[in-house]
Amino acid sequence: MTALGFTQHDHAKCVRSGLAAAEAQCRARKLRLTPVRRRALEILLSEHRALGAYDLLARLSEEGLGSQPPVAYRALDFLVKAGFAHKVEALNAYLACAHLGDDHAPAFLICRACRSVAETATTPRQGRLGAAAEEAGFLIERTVVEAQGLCPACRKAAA
Amino acid sequence: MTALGFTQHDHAKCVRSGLAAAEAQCRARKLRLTPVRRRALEILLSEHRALGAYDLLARLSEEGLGSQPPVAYRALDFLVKAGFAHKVEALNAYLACAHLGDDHAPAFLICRACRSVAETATTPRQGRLGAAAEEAGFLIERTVVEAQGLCPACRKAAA
DNA sequence: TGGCTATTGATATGTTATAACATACAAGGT
DNA sequence: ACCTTGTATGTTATAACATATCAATAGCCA
Ligand SMILES: [Zn+2]
Ligand SMILES: [Zn+2]
Ligand SMILES: [Zn+2]
Ligand SMILES: [Zn+2]
Repeated sequence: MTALGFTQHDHAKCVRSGLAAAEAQCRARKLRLTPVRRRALEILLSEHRALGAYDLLARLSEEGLGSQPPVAYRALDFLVKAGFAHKVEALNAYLACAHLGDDHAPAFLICRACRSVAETATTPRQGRLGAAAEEAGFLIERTVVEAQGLCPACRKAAA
Repeated sequence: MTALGFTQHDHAKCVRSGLAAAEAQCRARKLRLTPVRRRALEILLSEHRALGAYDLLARLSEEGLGSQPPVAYRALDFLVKAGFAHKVEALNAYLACAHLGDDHAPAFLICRACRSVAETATTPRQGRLGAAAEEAGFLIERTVVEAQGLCPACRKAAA
């Protein structure tokens, strides 16, 4: 499970396989991938960046798929709950999951220059955080792990 | 550097020593701990919870220390930049630093029941996140590490 | 078919954060 | 004392992010 997003790759395939995986999951788990939800996921999959809810809404609305905030937030809520997308807390923005199907605790590498985001994974119950929680008697239910900095390309450009 | 916040302790001392440490830092680094900034820090120190900017603003405003959003945001911006407070991204809220003076990468344990927050520390460049960044060629400048779940007291109460 | 539930449509509102511009005030040089 | 420069505040307005509510509709199953 290595971090994509910064490297060159067949991006059309990201979109296709992401959608296909989501469809399969929905069939298996009896979830309804309605037109708005499906298109929202496709839009998120179409870039390795986090989109704000209102960015997403603008695109949906261009296509006549709704024009009010709840439309975007409901779609995002569904996608996040289903595990098809994640919220990037440090940006208040949303990103298609890059490891759709795998059960995982996501972590993000966020470039402050080009705003691209790569998803990787953590093992929150291990490591220092897990140890601190253990010591404190704290029960971890969810973790937010996000690194901000410079992606390889922007790092090179800065030098 | 163990996580406080969930355990019983002499809290008046947290406030006193926090303020004293901030004052010392300001002298040493030629920063200006103005009345609004000082009082904002004192308010944050007075609880081991994260306060929203508007919560803080409400308290400041009760005391005639300003009534418009920028007042709170400027004070918070100063405190965060100086390292006297942290933003908890998952809550969009702010918390006094519990390890004032030490250079550290903060991490938080956030109780979803009582909303208390304990600060601990991470070593972001080590561990899985650091390894993923290394592999991707990503330069980490700042990390957000936050765990949500149940503190010991609320865990016991739930059982 | 009828009743149930999930989803959508629509309006309004709540919450968090910043832009923009004007003013006050402290520090340092002349 | 006077000016200059930079930092901090005051003030208004607005951008950006998120949810509450309620009515209408579509899919599902007994
Ligand atoms: Zn994922
Ligand atoms: Zn970049
Ligand atoms: Zn701290
Ligand atoms: Zn608790």
